[in-house]
Amino acid sequence: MDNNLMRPVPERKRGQGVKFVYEILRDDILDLVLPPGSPIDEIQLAERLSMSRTPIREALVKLASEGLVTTLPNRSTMVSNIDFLNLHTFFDALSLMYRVTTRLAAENRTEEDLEIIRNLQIKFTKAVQAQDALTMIATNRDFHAAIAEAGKNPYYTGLFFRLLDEGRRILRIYYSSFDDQLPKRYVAEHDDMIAAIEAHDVASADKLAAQHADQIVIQIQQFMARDRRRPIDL
Amino acid sequence: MDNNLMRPVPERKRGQGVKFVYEILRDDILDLVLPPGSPIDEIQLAERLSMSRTPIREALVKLASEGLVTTLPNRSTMVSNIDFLNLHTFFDALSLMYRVTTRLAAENRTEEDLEIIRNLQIKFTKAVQAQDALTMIATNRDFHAAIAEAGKNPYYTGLFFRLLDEGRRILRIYYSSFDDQLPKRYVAEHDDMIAAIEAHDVASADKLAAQHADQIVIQIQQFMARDRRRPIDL
DNA sequence: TGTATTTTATTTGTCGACAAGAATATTAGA
DNA sequence: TCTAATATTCTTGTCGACAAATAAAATACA
Repeated sequence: MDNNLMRPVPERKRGQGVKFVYEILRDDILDLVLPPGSPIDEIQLAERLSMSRTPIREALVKLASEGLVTTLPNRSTMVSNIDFLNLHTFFDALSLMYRVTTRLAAENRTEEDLEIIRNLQIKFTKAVQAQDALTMIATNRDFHAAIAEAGKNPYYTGLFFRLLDEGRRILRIYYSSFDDQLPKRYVAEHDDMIAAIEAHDVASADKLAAQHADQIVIQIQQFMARDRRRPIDL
Repeated sequence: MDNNLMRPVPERKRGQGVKFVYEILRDDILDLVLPPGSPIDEIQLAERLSMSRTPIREALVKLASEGLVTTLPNRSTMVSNIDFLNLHTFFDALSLMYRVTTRLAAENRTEEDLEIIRNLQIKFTKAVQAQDALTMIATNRDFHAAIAEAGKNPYYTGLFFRLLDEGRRILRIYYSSFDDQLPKRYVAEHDDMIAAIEAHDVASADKLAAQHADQIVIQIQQFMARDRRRPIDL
């Protein structure tokens, strides 16, 4: 019940309060420091961050409209649960967004976009070599986010980022250790995707993204099958 | 500058304040009672609705995270502009969501879903017969929203509803009167879509939705070409 | 007259306080 | 001892107030 956010409270300028709380809560939710179902006590938070409840409430409204937090009227707000019963809708949307964003990247990428994507692939490769699973997860996310940005459709990036964040929570719950050969395969697939994007090869980008998405979905499902702690919900 | 919301202020129960302001503002924004770029004065709103600024600010945070409102830090918040320069990203996303939601509806629809969809098609048909353009726009939106609901993927419905709302604003700006033959064609296309959804014919549903979306995009573009008041932005 | 600088006014972001609701504890009655 | 009614505590939703930040107005200067 004591989900402390034990962080030093840095100096804050006026007008940064909401953003500040928002980012702290968001990070803690996505990193499962605040696991699904945790109650969020406004007063406690206010005291810990030494600010009033007003900016905290506004941050909570923002988080609620992104689905990360659920507020019951006149009752406490809590970290949103993951709907394991309907995970297939998540996988479906995730796969589609992988494809669409990668297609668009192949159409619209600039040299600067490519540069960013390549750098993130280097970071990802290093994380794989170091067998650092947490960094792998984070960098893989950033890699695909960068591809989506190169596609330059804010409606797609908006949904895709939300899905990637949700995926981060799910992976945090389920991953124990990666199979040794899988991450290396991801590196190769990423390289292929970069090549297709660079060549403006839309069809190939689409196909590679679809395969890559399938691979990731299968992997998450394997994690879930391996770890049967959570029977149905929550 | 005086975008008054002249409405009677009904009795409100505690805990309904934010919702109340949110819905008023949302409706006024989508109906262009508050046109893009309008400044939103918190104090003025607070007086008019006879409540304090706190619930109003929370409603604005919610609207901001849905993209309907833009808040410049330490400066007034205003109704978001429509990005006419990048409308193609809107059309692209809209078409995709038309297809995806209609496909899923063909897969997952229940009898109850079909019932709702058919009733909305009846409403739409009546609006076409009555040549009531505003009701046509609204009912067409509800029709496709109902199809999306039948698909039962909250990630898709979330994005799709946002796109439909944005389309409502654009149509309100540009439509003058519909061509006589076009709405009738829409009625026929809707009927075909219902048949495909009823028959669980995913491929057909997808194809019909794609055609329908193209048709609608072309129509909006024709409205825009016809009405060249707005040269570049805003 | 036009520009730079100071002063004033307005508006935002945050605060502490308070009352309505809900949750919990307490008492009363069987 | 167990259930029902009541009282108490706690939390949320809303309020009015205040200070920082910005915009507008007024003044000084060239």
